[in-house]
Amino acid sequence: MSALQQNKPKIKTMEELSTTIGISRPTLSKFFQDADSVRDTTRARIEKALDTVDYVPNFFATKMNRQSTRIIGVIVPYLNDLFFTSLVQSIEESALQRGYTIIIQSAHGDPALEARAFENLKSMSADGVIAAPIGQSSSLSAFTSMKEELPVVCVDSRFSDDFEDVDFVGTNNQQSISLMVGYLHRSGGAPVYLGMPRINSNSLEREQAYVTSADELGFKPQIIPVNNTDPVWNFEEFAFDTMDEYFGRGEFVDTTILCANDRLAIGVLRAANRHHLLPRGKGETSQFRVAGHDDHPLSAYVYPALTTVSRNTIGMGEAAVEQILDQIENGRRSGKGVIRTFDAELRLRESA
Amino acid sequence: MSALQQNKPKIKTMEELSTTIGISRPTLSKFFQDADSVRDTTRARIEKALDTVDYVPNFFATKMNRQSTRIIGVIVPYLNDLFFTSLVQSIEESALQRGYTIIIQSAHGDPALEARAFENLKSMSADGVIAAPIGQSSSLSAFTSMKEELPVVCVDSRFSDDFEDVDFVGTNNQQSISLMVGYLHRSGGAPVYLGMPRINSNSLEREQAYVTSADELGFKPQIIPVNNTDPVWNFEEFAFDTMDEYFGRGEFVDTTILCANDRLAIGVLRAANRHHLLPRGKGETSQFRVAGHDDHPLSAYVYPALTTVSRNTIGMGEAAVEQILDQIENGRRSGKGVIRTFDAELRLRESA
DNA sequence: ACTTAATCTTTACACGTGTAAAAATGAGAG
DNA sequence: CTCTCATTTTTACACGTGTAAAGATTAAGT
Repeated sequence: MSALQQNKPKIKTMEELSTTIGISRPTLSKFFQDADSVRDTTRARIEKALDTVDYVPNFFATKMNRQSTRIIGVIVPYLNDLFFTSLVQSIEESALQRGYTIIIQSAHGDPALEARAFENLKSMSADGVIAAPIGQSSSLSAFTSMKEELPVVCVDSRFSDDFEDVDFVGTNNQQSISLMVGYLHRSGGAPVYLGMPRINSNSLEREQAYVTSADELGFKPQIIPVNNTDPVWNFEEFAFDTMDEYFGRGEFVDTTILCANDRLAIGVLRAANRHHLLPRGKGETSQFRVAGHDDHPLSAYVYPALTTVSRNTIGMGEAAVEQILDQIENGRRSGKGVIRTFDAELRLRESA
Repeated sequence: MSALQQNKPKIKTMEELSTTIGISRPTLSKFFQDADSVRDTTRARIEKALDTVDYVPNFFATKMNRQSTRIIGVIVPYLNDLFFTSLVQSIEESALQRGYTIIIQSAHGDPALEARAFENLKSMSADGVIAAPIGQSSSLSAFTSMKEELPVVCVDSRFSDDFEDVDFVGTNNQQSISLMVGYLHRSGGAPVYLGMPRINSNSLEREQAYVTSADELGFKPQIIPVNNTDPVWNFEEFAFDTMDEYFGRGEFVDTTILCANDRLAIGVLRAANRHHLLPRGKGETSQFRVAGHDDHPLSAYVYPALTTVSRNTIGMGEAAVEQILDQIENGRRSGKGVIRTFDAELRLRESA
């Protein structure tokens, strides 16, 4: 179609564009930063001229000599997780709307790469950074050095208790877990708890929330012991391996298992299916139940469909952008960081 | 721990660093580009000095006045898909190894944003671009303009038949589909085919491969008609809705369904579970089977575990980097683009 | 047409690093 | 110790755009 008409002359610099279309370079510079900052007639002239020509301002040159780069760095521990990708997507949409560009950096679960990502964003003089830290093994010194230079908001997981001055956006784990524990307790029996490998603050918070909820409801909390204490990101496999072993020994086969996240729950369901713990035939029933946390995009599609609580991923992304922009535009406040947590909602499906 | 010792003086420019540590700026410049390009004693001096100081070269300034930015742009249609995230991960690892930085751009399924991503990468004068195009609705003119300026490799899906000169790295759909069709045919019955909403070249290729395979094996190909012809990325929901309706009418309830990808298959399994098409009780059997394509990370965890073919995602990522580096370092060849396709392997599980 | 304020053009310097050329220094071989 | 070659320092300009200041032009109101 319009692929034919691609003979537009390529223009490399704004200087060249200036002489070509007869508009001074400073005016062009203003135009590209904010089209509305020039007179209507001028804007029209430039826009008309741009149609006949192939030019984009050099990204690096525009960011170089400038107080604000309008770049927000986003650091995630892992990209192979749909929670983080939808978080990134929400962040990107919000940022784009406010005229900011995001630079995605994945740590690939490696503290050294995470530290490198911090350095990268410093060297880009990003206006701010939204970081979902790896967790306990994160590189503290690199983070400290970054947060001293750049506005930072932590999202999903807190960096460390040492950083009370850093803004945080995340889930109200106390609320979400107690919501689920309450439901499970009154609907069929007190749950035991399967935690995730100790990788970040959610890990600990949810476990504590489970214990607290159990105390409040008056049952004895029971946490399933796990072998692996190393940080692990392959949750499904971890949960499957762990529970496959227990189920094989006949343990936890008629209990309700609350998992720290849906990916664990999916692994548990797999093990449960393998050991025929779930009702199959028409009349069969079972005491065995599983519940998750997060409302993973596939949790409605597994069998049995996973009962879980939904996290407000979109809201968290938006809030993270709001907080970082507040710091960028209104200056960083010292003292305690702002903490914004989002409540979760029950998603009752089949598994519990 | 080492968070205590964070009082390193911040140094902003290489000039400043030069006077501080007593090494000339051009030598520092050489050092930061390639530490081995300076004399051993000098390198040792610099490295020792860098330990006592907080300095990173300005990203933009280093890229500005340079023939090669050592940046590779990566464009994906969507980030909320584990296939693309593992592809990106593989690409990033390969690129990092070769000393390149990747910039991830997601089109969020929107042709306008994809076009914007092309422009962005042009304006960064990336050394090359690895692009997984959205598909039919991609912005042809923006792509054309980009590929005239930058080396480009398409991955996963071809941009359009009009671009024979563009390198391509992808799956050998003919091989993968015929492998699966052959297995299904001899193990239980000829499959019908559920395609994905017409979004990219894989969509069409796999359907054609299915028809070809059917012809070779001597059975009549049957493609399940779908309502939706719009591009859709929520495959599970699409497949569930489609098949839920058919199953409700008693259609396709005892057949083998081959899906164009695992995410569709997961949606089909969900619908099948809802309509009790799968054997549940000990003795039950069923004619109904489902097979997928891609070996999605969760396909081993759904119930029944999905029989599928695995794509060599890591290999594809590596190959894409190899091809783009070949173009970057050895110059772009005119004429026909290199085409590298990867064979798939059967993953026999429970669903077929 | 005249005044005034807004906008544009001209000119110039700035950003932080790459890079080339000539001069100075260092290390190693005889 | 001297010669030689490799490396470093010095000096200078380049990259493409941001931005400030002064003068020129334009648009709007009378």
